[in-house]
Amino acid sequence: MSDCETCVVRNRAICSALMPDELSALGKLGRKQVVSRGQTLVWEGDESLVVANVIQGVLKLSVSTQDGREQIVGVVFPSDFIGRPFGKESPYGVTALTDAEVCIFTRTAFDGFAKEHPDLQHKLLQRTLDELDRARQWMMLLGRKTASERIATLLIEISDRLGAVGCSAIAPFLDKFELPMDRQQMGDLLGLTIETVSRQLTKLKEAEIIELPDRRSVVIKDRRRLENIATAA
Amino acid sequence: MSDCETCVVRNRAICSALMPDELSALGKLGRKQVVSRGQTLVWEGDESLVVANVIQGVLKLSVSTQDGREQIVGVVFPSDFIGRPFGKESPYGVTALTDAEVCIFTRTAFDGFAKEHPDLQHKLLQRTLDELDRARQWMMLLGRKTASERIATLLIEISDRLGAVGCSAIAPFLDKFELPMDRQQMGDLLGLTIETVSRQLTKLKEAEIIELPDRRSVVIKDRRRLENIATAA
DNA sequence: AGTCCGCATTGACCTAAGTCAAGCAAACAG
DNA sequence: CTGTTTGCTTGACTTAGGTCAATGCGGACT
Repeated sequence: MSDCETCVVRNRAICSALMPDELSALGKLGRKQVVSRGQTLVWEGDESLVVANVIQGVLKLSVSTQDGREQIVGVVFPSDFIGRPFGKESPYGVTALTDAEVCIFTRTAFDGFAKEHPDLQHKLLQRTLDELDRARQWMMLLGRKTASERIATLLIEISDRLGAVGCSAIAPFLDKFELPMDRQQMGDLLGLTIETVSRQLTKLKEAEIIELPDRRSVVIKDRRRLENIATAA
Repeated sequence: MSDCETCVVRNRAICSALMPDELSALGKLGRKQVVSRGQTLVWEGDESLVVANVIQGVLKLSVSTQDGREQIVGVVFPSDFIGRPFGKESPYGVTALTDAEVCIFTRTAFDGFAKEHPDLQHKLLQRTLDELDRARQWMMLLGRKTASERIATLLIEISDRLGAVGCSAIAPFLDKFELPMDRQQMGDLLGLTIETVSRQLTKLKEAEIIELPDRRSVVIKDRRRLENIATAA
């Protein structure tokens, strides 16, 4: 890879643990790859051959049953890390929700490098712990929240994470944004059907809590009320 | 602490990453603590002050809504690690499901030690990655599986994890075991009510797939069929 | 032996969300 | 600009699982 120093996620991805010379060593192991919407980077159950940093775009991690039910178990944004380092097959597939760009490594090369760089492993551990916390919050949503609580939670979460990607000093709250997924994918993430997702969005719109200018856009008009619904108060 | 060398989880807990002299250094930072059934070790939302290894017994990690709905987001067995190292408040509570014994550290002391011992951090990272995979599998259960699939999955999972704790050479499949939780807790783990749990267990009993000698015991009579139900075939 | 008491089970009924089946509207191709 | 496709919404109906209310039962204490 060429230019880690100028990488847009340089200061937020795990690479931020590295000194300039280490960074360029890691850079030599990876390469940038474009992934277009709908393209699958890793298949569920495949041996874990690659890991990557997300530079641009949004990807989903998903699990399916034999009979075709799907659950999205994670959504990754720019600067997030993808993949299962240190052996093991990947228990979920990775697919681009939007056109994306990732910085990709073979797993073995990355593992070797990580073993030599405790600071990188430390960053990776922190990230994994954060991801685990987020997964557990989502378990609460899937196990115990109602459909409207789920939808509200999703909208808040997407708004927050898209906000964190941009400059948070300029836009502390992102009240207008594009959904990085369609209705089916929202359902797969929330454990709901497409129809229920649609009905709940309509309900929020009719309550004037949000606006839906087009199928991919959302405007949060009353964040307070949306948060109240989300936290199941 | 006194006798890490003779600890029953010595070879399975993260301590297995350490050399004898390192082990005794870590041992000096921790102490054994007995936790009786129902006792809470960490409250949801509290600052993360302690971390621990489970020596004996089973504990739950759980999250609640303001209005009292509860979701169990993790169950830990002997040799598992508890807590949120490296800052942050604990987003879930930790409560003993059975009488238990843990090897407890103040978070700051543990963090300091971990920073100096990359091998320990590596073990912790692997464990966290495994835990994340397990959480994601559980998200599929909560989002997409039916009540009977959930119950079957739980029985298989408990049987496997209790089996892994004992000597797996002697007992590769644990077909008779004590549930480390009551019906309410099974519900909180599966995103179901106590009544649904009870009805599904009765159904499995009537189908002669399991036996329920008493309220805490389960005998798996037809593992194959139970697994088929669990994997949503 | 009897009587609590805390779980667990069972039954009757209800409802949130799923299913099935039209419609509809923006995007797209000819 | 017109027909087609694709994704979304809406309505009518069904159902899995929740709710509410008894009832049952085993273990602890008198």
